[in-house]
Amino acid sequence: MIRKDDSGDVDISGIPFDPDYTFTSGQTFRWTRVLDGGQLQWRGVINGFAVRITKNRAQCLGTAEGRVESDFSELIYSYLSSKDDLKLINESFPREPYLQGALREFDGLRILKQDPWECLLSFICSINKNIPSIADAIERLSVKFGKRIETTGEACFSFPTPRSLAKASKSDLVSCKVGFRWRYIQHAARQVASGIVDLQSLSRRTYDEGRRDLIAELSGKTFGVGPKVADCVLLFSLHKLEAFPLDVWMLRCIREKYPGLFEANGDSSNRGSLTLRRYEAMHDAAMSYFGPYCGYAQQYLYMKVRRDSYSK
DNA sequence: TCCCAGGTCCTAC
DNA sequence: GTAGGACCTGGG
Repeated sequence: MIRKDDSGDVDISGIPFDPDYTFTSGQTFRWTRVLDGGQLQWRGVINGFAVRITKNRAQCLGTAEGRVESDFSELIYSYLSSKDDLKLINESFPREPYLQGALREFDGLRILKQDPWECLLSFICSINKNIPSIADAIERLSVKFGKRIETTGEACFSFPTPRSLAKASKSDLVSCKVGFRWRYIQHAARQVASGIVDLQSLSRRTYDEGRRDLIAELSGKTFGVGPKVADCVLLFSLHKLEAFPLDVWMLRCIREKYPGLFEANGDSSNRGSLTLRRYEAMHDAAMSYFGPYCGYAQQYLYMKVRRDSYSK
């Protein structure tokens, strides 16, 4: 049930949702925490809508060209994956202390349904970068190539379209601090803008088909989408909850907390990345252990291992 | 100065 | 098939 009043305010109190955990969990990079009149808010841009979110409400501040405000409430409910039953998902996981602790500690963390193009570009930018640097690069790309959204507060920008980035030069892209990733960005933008890659169609396929196609369709002479980036796109935008992105933090987590999953796949090295073969084997082991919602388990564990590391 | 970051690609074997 | 190194850049 969606409730919306005349001011563009949408009541989201019916969704178990913690914006602090959700927006700092490394699945999205465009949300900023703002203190306004003593009230804590998150501000971001969703599919061309400038949005302000508190724990119980979402408000539309403005829209980019071509958007209709009446779409807003549907958009919010979809973006927050309101149909995901967190209780049911949590009950499907193994009853072991580390994961159960993470589920309790980060209660209200949801996996979002982001725009697939934005998600793909964001995770191409994430390659060998830390989260503040990723957010900085994405903001620069949006300011330079996105559309300005007029709001009552400070101006913000929509995420750049594939077409706008397909036309961008190396120097324009590099000026946004994306470094060597400029080639990957340009290539992905051209593939999507030309229609060679249809990201939406991937959502109709199974997880395995989607991942294979995503990697295969984007690969050319130069690409930049390996198994980890593909898993992030499938999980954080196409909502394939069987995805289990394995990054340096998750490898660290599995080595320390789930050594059985690791040893089973014969990787005793301490390398940051995996070969495709090992990645697949590790993913299969994680899926059989955590089950069909392993993407949620991954996200809670990711938060947990990072927080534990920083608090040492 | 060195190491690391939500990895991937290329080369040599 | 796989290990090892390179890669922009900023922060600790």
